[in-house]
Amino acid sequence: MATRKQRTGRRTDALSKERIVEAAVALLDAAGESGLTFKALTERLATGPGAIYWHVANKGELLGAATDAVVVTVLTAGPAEKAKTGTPQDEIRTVALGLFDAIGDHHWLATQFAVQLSRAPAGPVTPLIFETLGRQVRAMGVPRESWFTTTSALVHYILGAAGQNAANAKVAGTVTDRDEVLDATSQAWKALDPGGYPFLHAIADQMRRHDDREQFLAGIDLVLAGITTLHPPPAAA
Amino acid sequence: MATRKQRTGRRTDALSKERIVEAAVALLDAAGESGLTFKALTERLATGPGAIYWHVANKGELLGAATDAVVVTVLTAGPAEKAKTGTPQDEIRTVALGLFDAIGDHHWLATQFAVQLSRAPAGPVTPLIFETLGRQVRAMGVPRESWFTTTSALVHYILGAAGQNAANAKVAGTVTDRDEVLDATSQAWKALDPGGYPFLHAIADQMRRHDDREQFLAGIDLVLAGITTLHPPPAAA
DNA sequence: ACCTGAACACCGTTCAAGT
DNA sequence: ACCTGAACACCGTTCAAGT
Repeated sequence: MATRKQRTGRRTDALSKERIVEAAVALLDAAGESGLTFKALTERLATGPGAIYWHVANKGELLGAATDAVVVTVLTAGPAEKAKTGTPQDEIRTVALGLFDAIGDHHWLATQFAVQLSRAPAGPVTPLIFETLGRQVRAMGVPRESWFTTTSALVHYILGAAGQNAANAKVAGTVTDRDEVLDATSQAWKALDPGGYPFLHAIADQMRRHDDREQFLAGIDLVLAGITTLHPPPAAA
Repeated sequence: MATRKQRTGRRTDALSKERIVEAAVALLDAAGESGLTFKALTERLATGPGAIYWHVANKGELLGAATDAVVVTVLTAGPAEKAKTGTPQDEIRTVALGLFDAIGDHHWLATQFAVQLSRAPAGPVTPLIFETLGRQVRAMGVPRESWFTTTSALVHYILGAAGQNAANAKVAGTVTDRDEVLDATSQAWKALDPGGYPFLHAIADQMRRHDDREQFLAGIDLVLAGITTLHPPPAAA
């Protein structure tokens, strides 16, 4: 009964690259980059390593595919599709926050971005990010010859800031942890030689009280202000 | 003859954390993060793994110490000490370029920054970078309550951009390679669906011709312009 | 075409034993 | 106090063999 498996398409429990990538993302989310092993993967998928290697060339490709899957979801189904009504600045903020939160949910992305952005000719991630943010840069009235440079600066800030924030978040697992880490760092800065580190002494309290998302957005606004200053929109008299 | 080894200090060939870190940096520079193994390390230092573990807790600490060593050298003996005559903007550019070039010389730094910046209470790297750049932010006339946020944005851009550039450079070993990679990427962008990726089509040529350092500095200037716009110096009437 | 699972080379880390 | 080197658990990857 029900033996015509081929016609109806693949069986639900059949192995496929998608199912492997899905399991990889789950493992990465649960235990970080060191949590993704072929042993954990074969246990979760109830197979042997050979089966996985039939669908995937090696671990690097698997990490790349996991990164692609997460980022593509964030950028296509996510914020970019919503805020179609706002100013270019609003859309940039939304997309940036989407990537920020994605790295917050998947800490392993922080390290992966540095690796993935360099894949030449590259997966879908770099093109998607550049296209999405670049359109808004264009909409801001930046002249054509500065499109690439300006968009690059924006992308670098977003991925740099989001990545470093995620690294911080990884250390602090819970909210309480975060408070403790900030407190410890603040104390450490205050404990440094005041003659050698006057600036750190001056900002130790600001740093302890800061909110990650707020500060990330403040940085976005700073970059946006720079863009507008260097390339004033023609409409503004 | 010459048997009073203790008085004259440690023997030249004695193992020490510094010598281990030095060897680690050499291995990382030569073959990247995967080139640093305890086997390679013991061969280079002519010892066994146990000897290394006497001086270093684990591989993570070793990577951290290697990062600290390189960055501290760049920031203390390097550019920060030279350009003492220029404007704050000039000094920021010099320090930023110093970090940019350091990551260019030691590609493995790109991944390490994401990891190291999160070490709490952290090694000397984060304090040094924040102190060095923060002083210039202060000198630019940024009001006190914005010191931490502004400096953070600057640090995030510098490390983000430098890291992503280094990742690109890793793929392209030689200058010729770089041309080929840029060419391939440019072609790949042009091969995308023009309806879905109009912006990438428009910048494909700019991206092929761009110079890494030039573009990095253009991004710095963009951030500096943002700082000046949001926080105009009191002197400027 | 797709999967199994034993086998291989290599890795970080430990530790009893030496000096 | 510092170093040796065998041993351990684990890792990514391969491949002859199955279906």
